[in-house]
Amino acid sequence: MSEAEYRKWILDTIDSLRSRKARPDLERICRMVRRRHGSEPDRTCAELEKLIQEQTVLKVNYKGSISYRNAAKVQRRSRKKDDVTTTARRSAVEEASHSDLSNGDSAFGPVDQDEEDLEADTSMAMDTDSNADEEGADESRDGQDGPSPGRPEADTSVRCAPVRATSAPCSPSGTRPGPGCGPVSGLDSASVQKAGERPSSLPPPSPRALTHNDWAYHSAVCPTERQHPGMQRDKAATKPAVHSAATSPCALKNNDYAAGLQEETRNVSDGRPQALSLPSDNCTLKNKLDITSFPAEEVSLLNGVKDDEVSVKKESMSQNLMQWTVSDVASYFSAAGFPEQAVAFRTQEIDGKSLLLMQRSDVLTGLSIRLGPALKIYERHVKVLQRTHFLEYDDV
DNA sequence: CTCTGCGCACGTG
DNA sequence: CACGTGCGCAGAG
Repeated sequence: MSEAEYRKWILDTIDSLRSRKARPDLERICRMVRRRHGSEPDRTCAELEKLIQEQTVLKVNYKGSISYRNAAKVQRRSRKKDDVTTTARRSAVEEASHSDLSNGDSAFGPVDQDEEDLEADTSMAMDTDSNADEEGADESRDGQDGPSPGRPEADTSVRCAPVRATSAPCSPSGTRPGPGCGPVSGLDSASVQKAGERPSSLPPPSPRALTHNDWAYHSAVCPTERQHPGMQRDKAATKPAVHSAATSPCALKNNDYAAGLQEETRNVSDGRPQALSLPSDNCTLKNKLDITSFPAEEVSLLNGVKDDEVSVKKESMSQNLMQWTVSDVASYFSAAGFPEQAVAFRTQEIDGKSLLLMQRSDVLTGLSIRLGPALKIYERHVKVLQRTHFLEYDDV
């Protein structure tokens, strides 16, 4: 079966578990996929990771355990009916597009699975809010960020991560204790998250615009990526800092929802800590993260589907375009559904200013990316971002 | 045994 | 209040 088919299996499985009122956790998903289709749990884990990266599937921490949600079906509680429409529409797209990370469910929480595992992963800083303490810890480790820090290709890591996570850990198959999968997921999520960055793509109106949502992210994010030299280190430090504020609140309240998302998001950032080190980055990222706050629809659309929505987001984003760092740009494209191409932007060190200067030919030939994605990126994103940015600023 | 269905309690808006 | 979630149980195979 193709990857698309496999995705469908996973989504169907999640839906099935949900309808049965059983928690769609890694173990159940792997088991059901194996039973129904005979595929290996490892493969399922791998594919699941990909789906999480794309946000077709949302990994959330609900009531203390990890659950997976079919993003296409997640809707904000608030408006049911309307959403439904949206949802429906989205579902159609679901596989392909994946999209939003609507946060709808209250369920989202921090997916921190076990701190241990996570930590082990190193790659990410999973713990989110729940563990304020951990944050401290994270930070420490953050510094090192051992795993992928050095690499230029954070993006890459995205893909890799899932894979690796998959391979190793997941072996939920009944016998194994769960550690493999469960914990793994933590890390996965992180990696995944990276991919997840998309949220960030949304609009970062202003760096710290979203307080609430942001906070969540921050907390999550901050630990890892954000950790700058100055901040963190100790919890003490942390608290005082922005995160601190954010953190606690977030953690406390939203554990569920936001947190989950956040984690992902933050994980994303984890990918490239270095970049983040800059303050601005942090801010920016956070903003992006804010996405969570955005309506699912938009986000989903974001993937490239609707220009309108996209443009909308862009507008907001454009404001900060000049402030975007290389990581921000890469995150944006990754979130927009072009993770591979995002790597190219990173490799070429395209930051917000560079992005504004890019011409069609630069995108089509200067990044060494395939023509198809390049055209879409230029027409739907680069051009729109530039236009929006200049319109706004010119006016002013 | 595993898989399924679902009552119910819980948390959220 | 409505609604999503998932535990824990009972029943089916």
